[in-house]
Amino acid sequence: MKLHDVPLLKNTSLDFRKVDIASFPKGYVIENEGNLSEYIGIVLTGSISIESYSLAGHTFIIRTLSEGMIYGDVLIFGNHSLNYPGTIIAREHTLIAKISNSLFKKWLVESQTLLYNYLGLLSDKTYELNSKYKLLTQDTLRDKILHYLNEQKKIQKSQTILLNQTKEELAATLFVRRPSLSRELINMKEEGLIDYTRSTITILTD
Amino acid sequence: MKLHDVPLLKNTSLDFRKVDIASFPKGYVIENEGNLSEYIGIVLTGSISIESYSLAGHTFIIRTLSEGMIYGDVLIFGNHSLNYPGTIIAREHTLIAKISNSLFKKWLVESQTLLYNYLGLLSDKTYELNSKYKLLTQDTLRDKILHYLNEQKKIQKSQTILLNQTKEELAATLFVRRPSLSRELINMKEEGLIDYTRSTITILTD
DNA sequence: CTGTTTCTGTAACATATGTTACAAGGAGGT
DNA sequence: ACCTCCTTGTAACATATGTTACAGAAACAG
Repeated sequence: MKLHDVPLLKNTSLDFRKVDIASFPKGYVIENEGNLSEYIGIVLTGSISIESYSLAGHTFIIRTLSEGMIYGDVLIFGNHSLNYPGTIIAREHTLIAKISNSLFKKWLVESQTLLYNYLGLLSDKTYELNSKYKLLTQDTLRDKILHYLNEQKKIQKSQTILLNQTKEELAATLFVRRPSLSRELINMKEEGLIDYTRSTITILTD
Repeated sequence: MKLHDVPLLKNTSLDFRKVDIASFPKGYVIENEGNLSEYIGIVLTGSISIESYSLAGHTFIIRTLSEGMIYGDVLIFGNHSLNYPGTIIAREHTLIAKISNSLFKKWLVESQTLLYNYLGLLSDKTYELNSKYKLLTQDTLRDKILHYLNEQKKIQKSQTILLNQTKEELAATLFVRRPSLSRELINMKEEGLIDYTRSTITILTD
């Protein structure tokens, strides 16, 4: 993906020559949790994940970013320290464009299009974060599964949901352990609420 | 609090005459969860809480807003529907200033100060949301307590943390039940990690 | 086609937290 | 000083989820 195809930068007429491009192999740690965030990172090719760890040491995935998506963008105007909330890791061979915070701030004043793109981005991100928050505040594992299914149903517009991830990863998405997830899926299947395969879950009720 | 003392509107020279002020008694539901968000609400006097419910029906408090704080501000630019993530309730007699989304968007273009205030606000809110997110992803109740204590330690710059809320409310903040919280606090006290009273918790280790 | 690896289901068991109920302790009003 | 209400501690019990381990199924590589 080229810089002017990135949603954030779309329809702007900015001078991209000052933008650095960095390349990372699979598994490479791009930024460590707690590092100072000094630039806005844009995924041009490949994908990255932002991971963190609970005090007890369990890994969980905060977000996964694919082509065109951004990190390091949310905190550049706040009163708080600009530290990464999680470790950023390349999931495959990945190209990252880096726009320094100061350059970006300059651009925001120059281009109203950029400003509106940016505000839209922040809104969407907050929405997403809120949604995860809702997921986490569900009391039971079943409620979490139902919450997830409802969301995916809206997004995929289908009663049959493509998982696009292993059960292990789904369990991580829901912040539970895989055997617990398996058990509950079996229960729900037996109760006739859902049916599922390796790669899909079908909602049988309305 | 007057409108031009509100952090978001500070140092701007906007015409506040078009802004509606609404008054609500204690316990009044200002907006219901899922309602369309069509204005930015500013708390001028009193306080409100934004509450939601898990699928299992448990209430939890998303945020509490006091004088000068804002709701309905985050989603006005995104691609997503502008629905309230929770029910907004007056905790006491409360005055709310309402700025319609369209007026606010107009103002944002007119006043760069407002824009910067707004961006700062969004950043801070995201930071806060991230922090709650971290809390929720802690595995055990003890980890949640420790996470909370660490945060408060930073904010209050003291090993002795003023709770400013009942244990019942603290339990809700940590998304656990009060007796479970009591039990764990007792355990931690017995292990010499903390000491506590009705209104404070003191961290005894570093 | 075969061997190897990864994923998934399954089960027995451990344990953290929720649930419910009650009593004692404080705070505030009269 | 007394009463009442709200808050907190405490305990017995229920239960959901985590933990660990293993085996069969599917995916993959040569």
